[in-house]
Amino acid sequence: MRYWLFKSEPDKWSWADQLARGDAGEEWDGIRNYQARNYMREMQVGDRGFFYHSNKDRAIVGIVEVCAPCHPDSTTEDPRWECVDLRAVASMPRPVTLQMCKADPRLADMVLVKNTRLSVQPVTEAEWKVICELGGLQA
DNA sequence: GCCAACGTTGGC
DNA sequence: GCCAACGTTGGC
Repeated sequence: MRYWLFKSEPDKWSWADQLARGDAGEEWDGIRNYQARNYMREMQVGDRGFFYHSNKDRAIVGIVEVCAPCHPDSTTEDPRWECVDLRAVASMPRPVTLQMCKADPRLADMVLVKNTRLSVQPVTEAEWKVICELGGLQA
């Protein structure tokens, strides 16, 4: 199993919105970046990811699971763009802020810290465990 | 609201 | 295939 991180502007699609979908999940549509799309192509059903609020919040607020493999993005006719479906798994007991990630030397190489503009990104197992610990969750 | 970083587009 | 111009993302 691999680990990922998904960014969303809370004004457009928030953790509350994701939670409201429950186990049905939701298409992670609207990605128009090749690197991000390529990562979604690598994903498998059952992979886990962090749900990150950009802009105002700047924090990891929940955990999601890939519940459908990569398929065409229904919000565009352009065949280049594809996406997976995600369902909410758990909320972070304590949100893990970007500031906390930057402050922890174990997370110095995180894509979240190093490449601020990539909206879908891989997370290493070590990073996953550190963030779960910071967020008050069992990894 | 500003701006840095990055990705994309298009002229040559 | 290079690179300038432009657009977008996202932190601050």
